[in-house]
Amino acid sequence: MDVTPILDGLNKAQREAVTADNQALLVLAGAGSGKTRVLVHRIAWLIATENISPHAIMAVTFTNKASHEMKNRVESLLGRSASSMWIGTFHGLAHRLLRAHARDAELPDTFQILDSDDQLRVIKRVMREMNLDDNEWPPKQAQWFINKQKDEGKRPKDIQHNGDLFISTHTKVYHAYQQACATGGLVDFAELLLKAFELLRDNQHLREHYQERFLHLLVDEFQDTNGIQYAWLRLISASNCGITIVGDDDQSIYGWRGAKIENIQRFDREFSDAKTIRLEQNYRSTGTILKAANAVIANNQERMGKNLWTDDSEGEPISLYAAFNEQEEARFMAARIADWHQQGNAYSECAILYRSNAQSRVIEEFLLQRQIPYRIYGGLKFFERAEVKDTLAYLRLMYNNQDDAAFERVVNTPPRGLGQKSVEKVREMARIDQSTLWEAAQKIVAESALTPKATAALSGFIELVKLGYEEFHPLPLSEQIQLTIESTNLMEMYAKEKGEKALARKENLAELASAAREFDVEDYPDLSPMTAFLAHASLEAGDTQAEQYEDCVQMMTLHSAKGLEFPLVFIAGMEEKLFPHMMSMEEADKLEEERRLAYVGITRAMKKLYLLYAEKRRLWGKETYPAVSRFIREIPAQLKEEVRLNSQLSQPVFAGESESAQGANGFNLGQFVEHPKFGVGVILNYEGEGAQARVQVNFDSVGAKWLVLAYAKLEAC
DNA sequence: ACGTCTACCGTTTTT
DNA sequence: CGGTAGACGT
Repeated sequence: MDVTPILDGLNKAQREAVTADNQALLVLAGAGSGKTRVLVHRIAWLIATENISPHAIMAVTFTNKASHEMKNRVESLLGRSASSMWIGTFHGLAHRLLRAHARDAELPDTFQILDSDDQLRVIKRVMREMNLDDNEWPPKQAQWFINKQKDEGKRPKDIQHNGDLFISTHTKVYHAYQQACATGGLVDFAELLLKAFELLRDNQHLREHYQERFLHLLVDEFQDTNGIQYAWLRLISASNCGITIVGDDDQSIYGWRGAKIENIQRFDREFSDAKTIRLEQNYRSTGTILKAANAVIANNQERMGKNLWTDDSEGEPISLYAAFNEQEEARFMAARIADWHQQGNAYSECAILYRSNAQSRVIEEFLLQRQIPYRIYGGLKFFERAEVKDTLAYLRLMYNNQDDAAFERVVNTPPRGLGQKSVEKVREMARIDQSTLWEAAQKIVAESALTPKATAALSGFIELVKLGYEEFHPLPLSEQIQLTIESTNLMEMYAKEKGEKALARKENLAELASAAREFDVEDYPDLSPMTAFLAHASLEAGDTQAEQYEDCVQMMTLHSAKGLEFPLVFIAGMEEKLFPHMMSMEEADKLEEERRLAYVGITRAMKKLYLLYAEKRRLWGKETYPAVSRFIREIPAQLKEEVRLNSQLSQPVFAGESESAQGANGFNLGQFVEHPKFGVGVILNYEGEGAQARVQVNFDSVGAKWLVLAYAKLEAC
């Protein structure tokens, strides 16, 4: 076969990575260096020249988006279907494994997937049954604890509490929660991974089967793998397996969620002939932007080391804008975007990035005012919306009566006269009999154990679900859904709500039926259409609803910007305590993760980057005088320019960075100083000269103060 | 069973 | 300051 198209257009390092014949290959791929390209081309190379069967290849990603993209690109490069390859997310592949071997994994064939929201509900219920006060023991915390344990491969029996009440209590919750999941046939996200790991660990036959099958394992975004994912990969990749991992330690921004960058070093250690290839040529950004990114990330200690470069021109300097406050910050961005659009550029080519979602509000206001269309990423995904989940809960219950989570959700939705105390009776009965809620409900109806009205309502509910299944299940998916929406009166209930929300809800319900119509069962071989659809709904929660067709400005957090690129990028709120965030400033490793986030943000920009900060910001109703983010100060002065024209209130932040431009009084704006009485603060402003010289300092202890330099004993620190 | 009030809380979120 | 979850009152 002619391999030209596979190697064409690749640079030296990329080509080396694609054709490497090492058993273990580590590709350290900088931002915009073509890592997906390498992965896709390597798969094609293995098939076309090494005669590896597609059947023997597994490629793992973190997001559905990435796995779809990989699959499509492999198919178009090879010119044939990639369906015999296992390409998917960690969760998707784990799910596939568990479905194929449900019995071995000790799961019912009908098991359903809990998303985080469902999981929290189950945990709440379990904790209530344990009589744990939810002020003292927040369910969120228990959820976090359970998932953390699972991410580390731990079951309740593996947890040492050493008398620690926090750990021992949460371990009990974990245990009870597992029991609840087992009776309901429910599996949460972390459980998918852990169960899939245990399945292979404890079943030699299966393990060997898959180890023999997969001759090549490729993993994307390896810096984001957690403990259990790493362990799972190790299990599958036996000695004969080639393993390629691609990642960037500088873009690891999910440590707070269990991702372990150390896994990269660990890989290097544990896979003996591992070869490391660095992709450092960047095809995205200007020289200036890359230099800034390199300079910022160079301040991190824990790095494998990498320096991005480009053939591209230097481009424009990075613009800094010191806004008076967050409104003015938003106003400035809106004005710049309007200019940009007027020059014939698309709105969709520019992005506004921020550290936390709360910042989006003000920005939205000003875009709205200027009538600039925008789209905010984040928020509820399609399959996470209440009306959609209600419908799905009915379907889940129809197909799996054991599903207690679904039962709880819809037993009184829409309201049918089953109040808190009636439902509590059902729960109690289930507890006593060690049965599911569904079984308990039937028993209660048979015994007429509730008031006549409530008994009738409960019986009506049971009939509704039973009948729904009997009548609908032979029909096509979308009809089943349509009929469910109608027969349960969900549509009616939401139609009664008022306002724009109700309209959106009705649209979403209609959309759900059409999503089912377009649903491709092929992606889930061997599953019944409904089971496949329900799994799909949990595993791929879908896009955040917005008109993607319209040309609009993209607004999102820095986290969700990873992997994307835009010609024009604004990063708002470049302020200490906001970015780096207050909660991540104390510990060195957290601060380094913030810095990586800054690195991710900067490297999103292709042509032009604006960094903004406000001198005054209202935060939770309180006025604050933040200091300029250290990440701005870490960018060399020659790469940036201050765009504020009127600098009566403030001087350029980097005025003092070269000796000649030292602030008149020996202090620079943004500099930290110490005062004998007020402690540490940051210089906000200064005015006057000689004996009249005054500086405005924002002290951590007492806030902003003007001080006469001649009297105040300020020390630089 | 529904609507109103209040107390609380307030990074980031691939699945 | 603003959103929301749960309590409380009708």
